[in-house]
Amino acid sequence: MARKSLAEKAESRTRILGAAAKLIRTNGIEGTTVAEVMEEAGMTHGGFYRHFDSKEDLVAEAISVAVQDALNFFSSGDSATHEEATAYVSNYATKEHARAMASGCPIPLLSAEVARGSDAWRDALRAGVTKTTKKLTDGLNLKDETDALVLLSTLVGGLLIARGVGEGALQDKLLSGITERVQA
Amino acid sequence: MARKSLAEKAESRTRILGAAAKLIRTNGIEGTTVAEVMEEAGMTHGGFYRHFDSKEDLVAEAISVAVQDALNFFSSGDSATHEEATAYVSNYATKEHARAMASGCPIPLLSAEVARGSDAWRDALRAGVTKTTKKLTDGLNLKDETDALVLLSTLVGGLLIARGVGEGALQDKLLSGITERVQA
DNA sequence: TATCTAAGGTGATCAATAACATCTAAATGT
DNA sequence: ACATTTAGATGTTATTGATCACCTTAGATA
Repeated sequence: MARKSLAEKAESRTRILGAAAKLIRTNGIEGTTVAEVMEEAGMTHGGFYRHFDSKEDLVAEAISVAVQDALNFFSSGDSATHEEATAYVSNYATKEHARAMASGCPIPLLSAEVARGSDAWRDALRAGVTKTTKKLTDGLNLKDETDALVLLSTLVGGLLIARGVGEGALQDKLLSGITERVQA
Repeated sequence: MARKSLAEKAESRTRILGAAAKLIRTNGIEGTTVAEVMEEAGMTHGGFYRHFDSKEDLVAEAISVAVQDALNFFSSGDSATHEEATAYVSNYATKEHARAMASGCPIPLLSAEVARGSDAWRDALRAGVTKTTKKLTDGLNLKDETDALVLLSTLVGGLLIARGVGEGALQDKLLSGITERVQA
């Protein structure tokens, strides 16, 4: 229909990115269509290409949005408080997080598809991993970033497997085991 | 063409499953088409439905094949030797494994899609996780299966993130960190 | 053993859905 | 005011999982 003002266009773009960041985590990247994203953003799919050159470009930016969304758990800046970091760890391997795909950590949800995707996707994910590692190293007073990478690997792998095996006794044992034995 | 014997049909089915187990790990479940699987198996895609009711059924069995493939690293039976288990762990978080998608461990490759898939998919994956956990608990003399689940989570998460961030300094630090600090 | 039935595999096709291109009308800025 | 720009609607093409008629023959039956 009609043309929108510049401010409205920026809002549209933000809505598209928010919808994409939510949908790719819920249904996967390949499982998300441009039409779905646009409908979730309140538009028809034809207008999409006024905002992004391709689905691949959208996904690259949406990964960054999802990553930033996860990092908003921490106060802004490069470091993190001890409380934030311990809360991040103890909230990670939980049933609530396992169920919350739309707003969950993008690393376990997207890494496999990102590995097969474009360089831009991996760049966006790498930025998130690097920032999270810094937050954990700082907030938990770890001896180096490698310790933070190993810790993050345990959390990510635990959540991934928990979702993959589905709800039940094994998932319960896994999630409680991670939470209980990882907290340094 | 002509009708095949029962033995030939069984071979065809095995070829289809082998092709599917390879392709879903390489390109993901959604990224794999029935036609591709059949071509890889040396047939046309029309004949697929003489063997399986649907792609979903194929994938459920292909996950089991991939899982069994990974478990063939261990000697048959329920337990594992110490050598097998330590070799499994020290070979897991390596660049070679990170690159070998077609024959790699299905857990980091498929869990995210399986989590969104059918119960049968999760059943197949859960069986693999359970068996691997038993092998590790036994072979490494861990104090309980929870320890094995946490170890497996670290390996799986590390490999997943390594692939997601792509080759480079961060991947190197991550893979070497996992290998070096995980070996109990 | 002769016959009939049922089944494996092919290739064409279907309906649904994907990504992407084009078109139209309205808002912008000189 | 008016030419330009462009958001969003409409159309087009390609691909997907699945079904089809058909040809051939393996395997059960009498």
